[in-house]
Amino acid sequence: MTESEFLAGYDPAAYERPALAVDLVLMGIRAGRPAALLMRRTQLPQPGLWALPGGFVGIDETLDEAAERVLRDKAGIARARLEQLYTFGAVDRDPRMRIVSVAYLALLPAAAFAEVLAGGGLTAAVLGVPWAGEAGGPVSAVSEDGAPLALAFDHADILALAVKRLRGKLDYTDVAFALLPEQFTLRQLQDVHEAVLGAALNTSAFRRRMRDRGWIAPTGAREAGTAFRPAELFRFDRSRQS
Amino acid sequence: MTESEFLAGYDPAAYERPALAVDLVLMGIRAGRPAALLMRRTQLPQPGLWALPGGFVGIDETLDEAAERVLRDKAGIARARLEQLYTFGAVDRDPRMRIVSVAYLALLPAAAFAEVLAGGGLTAAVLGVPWAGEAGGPVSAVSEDGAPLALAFDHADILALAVKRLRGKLDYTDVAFALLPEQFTLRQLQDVHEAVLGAALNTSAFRRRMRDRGWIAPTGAREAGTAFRPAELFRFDRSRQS
DNA sequence: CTAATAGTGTCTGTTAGACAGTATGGG
DNA sequence: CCCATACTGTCTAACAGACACTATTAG
Repeated sequence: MTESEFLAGYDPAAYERPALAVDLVLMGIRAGRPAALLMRRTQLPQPGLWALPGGFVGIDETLDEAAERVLRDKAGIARARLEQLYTFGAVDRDPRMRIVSVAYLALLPAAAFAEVLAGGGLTAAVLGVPWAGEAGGPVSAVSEDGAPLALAFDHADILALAVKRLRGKLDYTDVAFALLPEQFTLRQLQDVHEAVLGAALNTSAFRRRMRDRGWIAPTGAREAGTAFRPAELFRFDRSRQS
Repeated sequence: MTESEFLAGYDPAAYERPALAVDLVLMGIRAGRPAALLMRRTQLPQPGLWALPGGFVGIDETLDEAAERVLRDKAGIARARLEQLYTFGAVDRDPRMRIVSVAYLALLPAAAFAEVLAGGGLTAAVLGVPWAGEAGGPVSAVSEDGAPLALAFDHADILALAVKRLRGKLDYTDVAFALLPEQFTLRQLQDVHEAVLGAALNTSAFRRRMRDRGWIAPTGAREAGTAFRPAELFRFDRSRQS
């Protein structure tokens, strides 16, 4: 029996299979707090609740490709930093049928986040995450005008994990730079760190640490249009990162 | 249209679905190096190559339950520390059909690892992971008598990620204790850290750090049967961890 | 000049590495 | 007594927090 004969005789439909989907946490910083983009469900099940943009995984599509497709089709974004978060597989997480979902985290700079928001379709949810010792407790989602947003399915768990992962990776990976424009000031970088951590940082220690690490390079340019001393602009120097 | 009417009309077979499996990295420390338990494939495809124990996810089973079932049925272990690693979804990762696999990491103390090994069925693969700046490069699997083990499918990637994840979590979570017996000496704890990191650690700094952290409690007992000064035995104090 | 924020210098406390030195079991 | 390993004390370098200080822009 050759390998191709074996494959011809293999029955791929022998067992009932769970459906497989991806769900995306499109994350950015809004007004000093972490925020995610949600869709309001219009159809059953759970109409009126707020859900992460997602979609089923095609049979000829990798998981990463499915996530990129959702990013393109539901948010209109051509490219973003995408990272697999975790796979959620509770049996009753979706009342329609058994759906296992691979959650992805997408990080958007403020301008890209605002652009998606302006396109309609998606709504910004400001995420409240009690400190809870860096572990990140249950998440609360609130619209920008302060109204609480009730989350569909197990999407509150997914959002909580996204914030937790972001916090954990903030200090030893380049995630913060994915939330910033190409050029940024050290103050903006610190603001991103403070928003994600939900805590204030020591300015001089932060600056010292960031400069010593060697991940950022001065551009030589400075901020424009400030009413006070303009800050130096830096860019992320990918070549020197780990 | 009520929610139950909607569900009745939903067609769960509208699209072709990938199959969903779990694969387990059963990890322990053997002779000062990280090791995993592998099965030799006897059937097509890829007969003779070495694979992680795995199985398909049942339609009424969570991912964690599927992993526990594989642990029980293929390794004969009732319980172990199990943690989801990552989900692998390349389109051609298995030549039989499209299979997406959720990889799990199981941590076994030396005694449990040896017991599974004695039961036959599974073989120990000593993992060689070049340092590569903590990121963990490609992994090499070698049997305990030194013969290289060729890995099936994308299982080399899964093993590499397992070692990388273990390294990353070693210092700020309790993973090291899952690889040790109930009672252990500080030397044994340091040996586990050194095996996982593949690097020597400073003894006095290590002991100071472990004791200051407060995660371990002295049992009052000491090692027996040594030809020299017996070391103090500790246990992991879960109540004081984070 | 003032207001406001950018950015630096320096003191101090905490923690890690190095390494010599002491403690304690068996023989 | 010796050997081997467990364990401790202490010096030093690296680094983080605190905070006062200087720099630079607009008006």
